[in-house]
Amino acid sequence: MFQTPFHAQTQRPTTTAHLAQTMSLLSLTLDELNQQVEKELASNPALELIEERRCPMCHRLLPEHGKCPVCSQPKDLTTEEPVVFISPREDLFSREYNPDAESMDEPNSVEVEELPAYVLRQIASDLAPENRQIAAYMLTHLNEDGLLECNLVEVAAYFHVPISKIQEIQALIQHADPIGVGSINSSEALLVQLEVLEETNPIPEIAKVLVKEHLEQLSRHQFAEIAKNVNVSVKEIERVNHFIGENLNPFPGRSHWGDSRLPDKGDLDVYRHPDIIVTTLERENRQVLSIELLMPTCGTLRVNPVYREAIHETKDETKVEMKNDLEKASLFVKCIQQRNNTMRQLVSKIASMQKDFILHGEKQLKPVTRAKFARDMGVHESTISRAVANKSVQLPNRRIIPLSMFFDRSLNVRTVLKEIIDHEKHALSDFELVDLLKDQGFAVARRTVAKYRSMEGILPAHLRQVTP
DNA sequence: CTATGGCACGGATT
DNA sequence: AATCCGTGCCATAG
Repeated sequence: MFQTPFHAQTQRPTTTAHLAQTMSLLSLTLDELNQQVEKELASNPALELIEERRCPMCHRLLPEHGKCPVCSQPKDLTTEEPVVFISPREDLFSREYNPDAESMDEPNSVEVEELPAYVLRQIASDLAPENRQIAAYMLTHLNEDGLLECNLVEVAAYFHVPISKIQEIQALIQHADPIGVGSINSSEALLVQLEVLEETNPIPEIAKVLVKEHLEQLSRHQFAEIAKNVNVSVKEIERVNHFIGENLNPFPGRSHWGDSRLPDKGDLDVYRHPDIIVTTLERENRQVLSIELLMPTCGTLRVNPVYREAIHETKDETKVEMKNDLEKASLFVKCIQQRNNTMRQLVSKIASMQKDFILHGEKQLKPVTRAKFARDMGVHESTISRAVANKSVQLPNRRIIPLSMFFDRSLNVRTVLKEIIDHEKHALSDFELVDLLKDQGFAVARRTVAKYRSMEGILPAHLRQVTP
């Protein structure tokens, strides 16, 4: 799996079944792929998973014979070196509660996994023993954002205790370290954070009301509307929004949530663990990108050779069945490999093209279309689409962004726009902005500027205040 | 009257 | 074929 050739085209022509399966595998998230693999592994005896060693330095998995691809880079790095390695998925819920589990792992990928245990450890002493089980149960139903994914009423019914009891426990959880963890939704989490903050710091008066009643609109930056409802000035709303962005976290479980930008509506799934991690390596004062393509399984997937042998020594009836399994297994392995190949090729291409963006921020993002990549790589457009869909990337600055952001045609214009407005001497109207953008080489219509503005949550000119 | 936001259309993208 | 995005036109708020 590690020595696969670089060009996917060199693989021999594929069957339609192969193609179909590869396609569907391509669009899967890491988690989903993991489920697929596990399912296949469980149902097909011909498939086999080989465990592998870990690198003592970086705790990552190593190829059977060889050094850690991350820690011991080859010397002849030219532009960038995509490194494929396999990351184990540790099942969060099957693990026993273990108070001794200290910070033994690298912090970055594990902290989310440990969240339930981490919280439980904090509140364990405050819990009556009979409540411990309930707390543990609730903690296992945290989602990636640290929010509770189950209904309090149901929990109460399940354990045959009054709801008030559950609420009591929830309050305990919410006041544990990632404050607000275990809330039903972002609104509740923010409220708890506000209350805690209130004890030591002054908070804006209307903050609670906004968080409680208007969070939805707040996240969409519909400040004017809220202002009407609450009967305060838009400016005040804006101020509070800024305050919230600076001091609170609507997703207590998320380790770091980039700038104060709420992702629209539901698509939070993308912000889970990244599928790809990009880091920089210093090489002779040059910055080299290292791309880690995370794989779901812990080890290498292959067809079990024993099974292949055994097939010769069986009777005819079972032989057919076994042969079928064998066929399916090798097909599956090939699909996974092809997926890896495509992903690697794509990611490597994206990285080298968008290196400036990765290193120097959104302003440098070059607008590219998936179609262009498809032409360059000699694959069908839909292949790229699938490969890009539902994936996320962690950048060197630890921000996690959806892979599709690399194909955002207007992001660079929007950042320049933001910049202009940040530095403006007086509030600029949309028309003036059009001119200034044109000076920087971005020809956009006035209407479009307005759209971008609202996308970035920037108020119209007459509502903006000049901040010198 | 000017600056903006809503609606919707057409072309590009997926 | 479905969706996204930029843009023009028009109503409306200031």
